[in-house]
Amino acid sequence: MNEPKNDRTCGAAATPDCTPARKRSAERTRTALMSAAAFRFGRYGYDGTSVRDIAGDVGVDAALVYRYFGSKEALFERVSSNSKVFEPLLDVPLDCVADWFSALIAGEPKDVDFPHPVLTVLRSSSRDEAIGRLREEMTDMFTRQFAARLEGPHAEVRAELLVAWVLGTSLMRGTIQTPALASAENQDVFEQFLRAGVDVLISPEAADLSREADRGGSAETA
Amino acid sequence: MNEPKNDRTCGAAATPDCTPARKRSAERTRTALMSAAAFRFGRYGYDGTSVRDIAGDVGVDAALVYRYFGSKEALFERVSSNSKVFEPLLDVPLDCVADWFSALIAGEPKDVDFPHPVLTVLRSSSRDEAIGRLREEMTDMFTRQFAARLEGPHAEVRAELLVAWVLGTSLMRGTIQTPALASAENQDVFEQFLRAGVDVLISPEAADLSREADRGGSAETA
Amino acid sequence: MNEPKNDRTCGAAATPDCTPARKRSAERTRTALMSAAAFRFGRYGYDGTSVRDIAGDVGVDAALVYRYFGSKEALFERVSSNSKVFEPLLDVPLDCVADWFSALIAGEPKDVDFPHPVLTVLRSSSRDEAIGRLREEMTDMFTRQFAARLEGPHAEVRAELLVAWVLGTSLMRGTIQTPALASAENQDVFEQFLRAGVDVLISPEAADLSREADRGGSAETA
Amino acid sequence: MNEPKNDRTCGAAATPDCTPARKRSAERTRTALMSAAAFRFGRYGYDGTSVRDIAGDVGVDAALVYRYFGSKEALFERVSSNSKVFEPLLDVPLDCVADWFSALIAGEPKDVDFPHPVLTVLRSSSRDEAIGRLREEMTDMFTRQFAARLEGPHAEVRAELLVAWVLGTSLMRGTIQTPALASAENQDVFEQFLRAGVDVLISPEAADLSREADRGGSAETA
DNA sequence: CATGAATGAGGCTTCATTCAT
DNA sequence: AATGAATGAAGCCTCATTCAT
Repeated sequence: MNEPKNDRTCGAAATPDCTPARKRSAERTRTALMSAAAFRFGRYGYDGTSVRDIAGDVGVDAALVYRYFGSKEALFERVSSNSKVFEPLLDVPLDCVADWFSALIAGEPKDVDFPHPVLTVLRSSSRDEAIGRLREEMTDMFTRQFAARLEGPHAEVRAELLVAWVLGTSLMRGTIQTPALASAENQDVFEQFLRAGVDVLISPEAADLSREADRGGSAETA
Repeated sequence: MNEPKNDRTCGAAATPDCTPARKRSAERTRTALMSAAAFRFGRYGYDGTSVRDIAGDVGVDAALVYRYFGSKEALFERVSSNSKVFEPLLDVPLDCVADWFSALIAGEPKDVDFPHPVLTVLRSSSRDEAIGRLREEMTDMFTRQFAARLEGPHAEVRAELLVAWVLGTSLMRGTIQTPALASAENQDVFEQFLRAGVDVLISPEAADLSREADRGGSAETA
Repeated sequence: MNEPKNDRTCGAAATPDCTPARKRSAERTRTALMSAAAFRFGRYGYDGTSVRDIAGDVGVDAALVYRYFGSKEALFERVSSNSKVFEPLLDVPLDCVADWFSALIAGEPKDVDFPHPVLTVLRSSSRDEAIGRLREEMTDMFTRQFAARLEGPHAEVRAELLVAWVLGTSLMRGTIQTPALASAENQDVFEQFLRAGVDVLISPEAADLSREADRGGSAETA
Repeated sequence: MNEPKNDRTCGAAATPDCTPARKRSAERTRTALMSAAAFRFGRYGYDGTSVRDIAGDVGVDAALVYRYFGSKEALFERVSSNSKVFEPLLDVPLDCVADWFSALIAGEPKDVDFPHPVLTVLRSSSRDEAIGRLREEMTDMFTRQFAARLEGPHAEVRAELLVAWVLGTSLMRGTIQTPALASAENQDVFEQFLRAGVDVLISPEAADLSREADRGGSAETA
């Protein structure tokens, strides 16, 4: 009589009976709201998303957003600040970083389904604090922690350039969807270039670039 | 009399000076509205900008926006599509491209004064068509025209990656403002890296990267 | 089963003390809700008080208000009509009435703790019926019953003026808190004036006032 | 210049043609909104009045309230603070004060049409500052300025009691409308009593009351 | 050419209230 | 007996937009 469970068992083998069972309906609603919010904020930005939109996606009344999160703003902060997307990077060995980033972006055209927290923030320019939080987060993660692991000079600049590289590629591929990058066919090529670029910035010799690279000089060691 | 923004009528030769000065106020107003709109849309996004804001910047009534442009949406399209920012690139010799991009970004923290068309679109993501227009524009400019000038294989991917690189850097520097890139001190270093990266993607040998770049191999062609 | 109609409140012999203390929590909750409601309605008015506020004060769920009283409106009527504040007056000998009123008001700055029923109604003026009920109550209590005990002409006018006097003083003292009346220092003086005024209206000679009181004549009959 | 008073051409002969003619429609709307607001705030309190109600009374859209006053709160302050009702009192000779007050209240059952600012504040308990402003106003007007004109001791208490008396009577008559006071028949009697009461408090001998009033005597000046 | 008045839709938020447990 | 989830209506306010001058 009371099995409200099999709502959208989207995948397969939805935990036959070992499910935490009684998942209070509230929890489901809360999670669903956050999902919908993450999607809409990421896709349409803070201002372009109405609370009613979010609630509508979940199929509940907009008032629940206030019951569970207090305000639209609070909900936004909830879904836009727990990025942690880059945290695992700290445990990735340096020579696997290229792969890691590559993998991160490779699965990207899911952007449409679930946009980057970074993109969410970029698209929500009315939230000034959000961009501040993002800066803090990235600074701590890359400019500080990750750069500390890089050998050679200018580690901080290199670390940030690396993120810039990844971020830009991600945008072009997932959001703007320029044809060459968005196309699945070029997946291999694209990954190789990405990896190469990342490696250049990570390897200690990269610093040499800055020495030899004078006007117009391209980067070949010759 | 009070010029709100440093309008910077950069095009020169506007109003050959013999014009009765105060006369073509209609045209002046129109232009001023577009300037203000470009700034606000870029800085605060479409949803974060009200027609009254724009009119207020210029010091006229909001109704004028409708007289001149028909609607907020029309005004937005007007100022967000005639970017042409990248057009000059077509005339830049290949071996100066790195410099050109470098210069483009280097002056970047003007972002605050006049934001990237790309950022404008990102920040106005509730306008679905805008992103489409941007894609068309970039595709035409880079994936087609610029890529055609590149030798070697995978020209299109390389062209787009190049833009991604520049775009990402620009965002990190101007919008997110991570410390290493935003700091003026690192200006030189940053430019050298940027140039190096661009050159790698432009030079025909770059394509080789895709061949050699297997696991962990860094990118030095040597 | 549960007729929430049986009031049976302020009398004695409620719960002969042998009750298992924590037991009749239902009844306790009911009473607590009414207390909280009386306070909040009086202090913040009907519109300024939310059902959740009341329930929150008692520490129970807002739904209980509906279980016990049916609606916010019903609860309001419940607590705003059984005032009975003036009932004891009927048993007060005429020559003690001044004292009685004086005492009633003197302890007044308790207004903050528990506001006048009159104030409750004034502050809930969106409830039209409430003011009607108050009028009925006052009419019955003063214009009819109390006036009947007054000798001399114009008893009804005098009775109502007496209440007006007390009511006004109470408001100035407790609610508006003008300095001279609200200050504890003037307590004695204030009480004497109040008593004097009340006596004048009660004493049968008061009626003469209407005869003598033409221009400028002051009121001392003595 | 042109008094924008003749709104509510309730009577007849609405200024045939000598009207200031082109009275900018805005001014009319503004004034009408203030009138409607004064009425509704006074009758139903701040919380019991919706902006739409007010606009509806005037027959315009609610947005105009914001155009002209900025917010509901601002509108409330506008209509609730310009009392000045008591200001003329300062120029009234002492021996006419009774008449003045009498006249003030006598025309009272217009309360329904246009309630006292004092009542407005009393009925809007959610506006804490409003009651503060009222206290300031009354303190200044009565406790300070008016009391200064009274001879004899305890001038401040007497001044405030006088206002209390008037206020209470006004409430009973206009708002609660108890039968004896509200009835037009008793108008004369009521006025005489009122005048008498006022005179008692004004006349210097009034202070003597406190000496003689030993009925139930506490605290006689001894 | 330009303005200010006016509107209606929609956004965020609160609240009384009901349903299911 | 009591709770928490959920709802729909309404409130304040902003905004794009039109109308009349």
